Amino acid sequence: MRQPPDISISRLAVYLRFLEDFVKEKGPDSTINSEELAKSLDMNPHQIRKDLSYFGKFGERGKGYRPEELRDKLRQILGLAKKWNLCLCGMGNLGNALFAYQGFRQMRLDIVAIFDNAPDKIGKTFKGVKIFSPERISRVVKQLNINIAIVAVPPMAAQAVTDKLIAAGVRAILNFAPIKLNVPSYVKLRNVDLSMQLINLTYFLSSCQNT
Amino acid sequence: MRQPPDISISRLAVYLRFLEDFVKEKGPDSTINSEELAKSLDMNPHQIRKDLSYFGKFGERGKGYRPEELRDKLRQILGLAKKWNLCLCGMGNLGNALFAYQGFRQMRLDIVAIFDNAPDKIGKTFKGVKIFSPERISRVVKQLNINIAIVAVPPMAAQAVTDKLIAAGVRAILNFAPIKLNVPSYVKLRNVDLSMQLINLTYFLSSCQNT
DNA sequence: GGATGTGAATGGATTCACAGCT
DNA sequence: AGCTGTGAATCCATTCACATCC
Repeated sequence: MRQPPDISISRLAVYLRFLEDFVKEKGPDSTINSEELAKSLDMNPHQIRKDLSYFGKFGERGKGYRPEELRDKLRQILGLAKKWNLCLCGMGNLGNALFAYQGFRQMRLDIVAIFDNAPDKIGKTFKGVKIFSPERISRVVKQLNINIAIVAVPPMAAQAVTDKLIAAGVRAILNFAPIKLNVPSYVKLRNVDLSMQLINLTYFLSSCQNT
Repeated sequence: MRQPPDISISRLAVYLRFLEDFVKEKGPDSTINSEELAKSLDMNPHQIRKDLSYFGKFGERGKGYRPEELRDKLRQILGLAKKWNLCLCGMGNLGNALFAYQGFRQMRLDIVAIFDNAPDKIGKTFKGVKIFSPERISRVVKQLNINIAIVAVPPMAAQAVTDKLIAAGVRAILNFAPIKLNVPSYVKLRNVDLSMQLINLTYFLSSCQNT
């Protein structure tokens, strides 16, 4: 079979989140089929089944899926069966928001270190997590066994921080700075571009008014 | 010609941001060609030309593009020639970050009202922008001529807020709550799902280790 | 000569339709 | 009978290649 597309992985994460809630509400004994699931998530049942089929067989023909089982399988597939240690680079507004964001902790993605170069922040502790100078990235990443980094520093500083992270052994980066980061091919990079999303809306609104 | 795909619109926004900086640095008299542009943005020059071709002809054959002219055309296309009034719903951590985020203001996307139901926040003013109770959405949206809303409230509250926004006349919504919002077809909805992005990384890291 | 603009070709993802299992 | 799982068909985006124009 072919390698599952990146976008299917993202959708598996959506299915998982739904199932986490579903199991809590309905209990583990219920079943759910692709059609119900699709309706709840505003998707196409064919797509859900296809996405799952990249990874194996999880349902019973004629019945549907057992939500608890499917949830566990998805956790396994997505690498969420284990706990991950993250670091957050940049404790400005966006950094603060990301640190407080509940969605991560639910998935056992733990921010265990923060890096920021503001002298008044360095050395402080934020809800149990210490803020370090970026100079200490190499040591701290290794000591705390950090696998994933979130880059939320100003664009000018982003490449330098990224280089340090990679040198220290980080292999996956979620970047919020609106610039192109250069990373070697063995590092996985995802970019999140907030203003791009909004501009889609302004385009939509203005093209509406012209027609 | 066919209707340009959504994803091309997003890329136009990326080109525009690059050009905004480029014009400031290099001045308006320089030229830039699709290859240089592609190299700077880590893209394919064919794609850039194709994206632009959905909207017209912007370059000179044999020369390239005049950056200032292209920038202005892109602003026009993307609906950024005018100023937009936005409201922000939810002034928690994420809301705070989005409010402070510079990327919006650069594009003349102005947050002119904030809605939050915390009694200690209502009535306060935040850098010149007033915080209102969600009950006042209808009145305020109309009075301030708000076109676009950012939804950054907890998932439980998101649909109710969205309904109010739409009833008040909002036609475009950027949603950060990790749930499916129901909106009528004349409303444009974009969803931003932060934890989904991170889960792509955990998948990548665990599938690496297995091979 | 040199870079754009674009129809055609390729490649991938979504959707379909149905075989296969319970 | 009913729903999954999946090859095939369709649809859409990306890439290519070259005609076009300065």
